[in-house]
Amino acid sequence: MDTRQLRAFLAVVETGGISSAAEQLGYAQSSVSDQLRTLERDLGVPVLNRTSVGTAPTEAGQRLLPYARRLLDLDNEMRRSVSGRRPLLRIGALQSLADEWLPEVLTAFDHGAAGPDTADVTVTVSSRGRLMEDLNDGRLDAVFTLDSGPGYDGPSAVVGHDRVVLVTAPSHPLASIHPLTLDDVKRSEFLVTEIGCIYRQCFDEFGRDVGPALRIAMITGSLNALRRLAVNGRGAALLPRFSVQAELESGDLVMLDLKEGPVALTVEARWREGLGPAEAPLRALVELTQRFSPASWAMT
Amino acid sequence: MDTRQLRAFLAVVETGGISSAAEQLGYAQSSVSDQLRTLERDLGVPVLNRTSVGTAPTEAGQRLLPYARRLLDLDNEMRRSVSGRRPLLRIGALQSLADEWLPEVLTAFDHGAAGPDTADVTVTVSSRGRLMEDLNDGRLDAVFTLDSGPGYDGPSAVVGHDRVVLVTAPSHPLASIHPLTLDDVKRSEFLVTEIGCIYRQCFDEFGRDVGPALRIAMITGSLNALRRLAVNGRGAALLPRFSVQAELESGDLVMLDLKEGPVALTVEARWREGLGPAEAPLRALVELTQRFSPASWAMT
DNA sequence: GCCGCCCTATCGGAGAAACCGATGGCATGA
DNA sequence: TCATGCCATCGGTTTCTCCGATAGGGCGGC
Repeated sequence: MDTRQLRAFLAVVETGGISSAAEQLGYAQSSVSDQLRTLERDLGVPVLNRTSVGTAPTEAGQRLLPYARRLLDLDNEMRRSVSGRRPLLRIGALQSLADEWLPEVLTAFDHGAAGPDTADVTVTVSSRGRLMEDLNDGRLDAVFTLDSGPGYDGPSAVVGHDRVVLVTAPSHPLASIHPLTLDDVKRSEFLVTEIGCIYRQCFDEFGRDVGPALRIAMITGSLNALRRLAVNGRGAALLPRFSVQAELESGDLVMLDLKEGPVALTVEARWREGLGPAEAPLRALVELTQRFSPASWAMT
Repeated sequence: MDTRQLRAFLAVVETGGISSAAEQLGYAQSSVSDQLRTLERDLGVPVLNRTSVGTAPTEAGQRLLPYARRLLDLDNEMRRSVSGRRPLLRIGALQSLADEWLPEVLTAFDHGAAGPDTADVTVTVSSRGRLMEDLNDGRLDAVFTLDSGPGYDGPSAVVGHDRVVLVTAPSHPLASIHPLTLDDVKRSEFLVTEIGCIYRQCFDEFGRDVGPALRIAMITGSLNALRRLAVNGRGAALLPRFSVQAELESGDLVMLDLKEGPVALTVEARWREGLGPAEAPLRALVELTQRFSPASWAMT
């Protein structure tokens, strides 16, 4: 049994075909076909249903899938351990967390704040759905998400709390209204993120509460761009407080004086079982994240 | 990476040499030497210290060792799962437990008393020390031992209690003395197991309590032989009650009326973490063993 | 119905790798 | 000093791997 065959099998399942798998792996199509034949001969069972339109795993192939992933994972881990390198911790996070909060935590982690339990860390930025998928399939060891809801029965820990706040530039008309009412808000224009983003969902909920008429001034996929637009007075934005902490302190943005609207957020770490040598570093990292929850994270 | 190379490495470590490993694996010595060279080239690190008297793993090789075992285990498990067979549960037990108690439990287990969580079971009979070694090295998934003491931090469960009792044939002179005193016992002859057996340890402790002069009539490695000798009136024997339950009920043996001597025994199940698909069957089996503790197991 | 398209299997050959037996070097112990 | 046991290396044979080219087979468009 050779890991090449398992890699070939995984590539076929992921890309949906032998030709595409061969391209991804840098082999000729006939070679991957050979490898799969060898694998099936070795296992004694067909693992792929070939059709003229593509290839999908058989029932046996679906049973093979998690084992193939675990074996390749274990192979990587073995190489790391044998050559004396630190274990690898593959974490994933939402864009906002990866941009605004993880850097400091990871810097501290790298500088030994976690004690002897250190590791090489990779960060993958993705949507909540893909993060959970990657975690379940073993492509990630741990993820940091917001309000991830149910549907996960692995180990997890609450890392901190935050809330969504309504901010504008201090020069914005809304900023000088005290107290602010929902009617005032309706007359303003908003900066929002793309559909699918968790803060867009917050905005949509907020809109449902306020009324159907919220006006959108601009849509952008980048939280950072959105924040800078807000600083420049282009509209109001509904953002997690931790991502605008610096601007609130420097006065570039102000929180609007509105009672309604703030949505609570829970930052949660979720990880796989059976991490092996990466488990201790992960636990240290999670503790570090809990220590790094800024004071503002406490619900006020 | 090929499993052959890992197998070769393991064989070398276990047999202490490349030549002996080659013999065990059915290869020529030069082939195993080649395989190891390939493995080390692949890993980028020497994993074996070769000397003219033998071969031992380097530091990197010691790190490799558990990974090699886990990978080969996972490979086997994968083949089972893919080909649709039931998971394999490799259990170990002391001779007495394997002879007198496990058969009924395993029969019930095989007949579906464990519900859907079934498995193919192998039973390895060995000494307590070797059982623990095999469990730690991943050669066994679970072991059943008596009073195994400390030194194990994995999951475990108490399966039952028993005690060591002093038995003879009903025709034996000691059987008709009521109440029996230690002085009477000293004048008799004993049937004992070999040194290293846990019941021999019980006997030696009993001897220390009674005095230095206990006479040994016969030493045998087989608990079964020893029991039959006792039935035939060849002496007294110190045996776990569960192993002579049938003879006590049929009247072929009697418990001596002695207050001193009985030693409490705890039957404990210990198993590995991360059993994978064999975990559910094992838990079912452990529950079954607890149900199968006969009434006599309760300390009386 | 027919043709092109995309997918996969198969074939023959070149190169690489696995395996073997034989040989030689090296340390150990007699 | 020699015999012994262990391992590495070498040359040759067999096997495997990979490739390009070719062929079969379903699917959609014409």
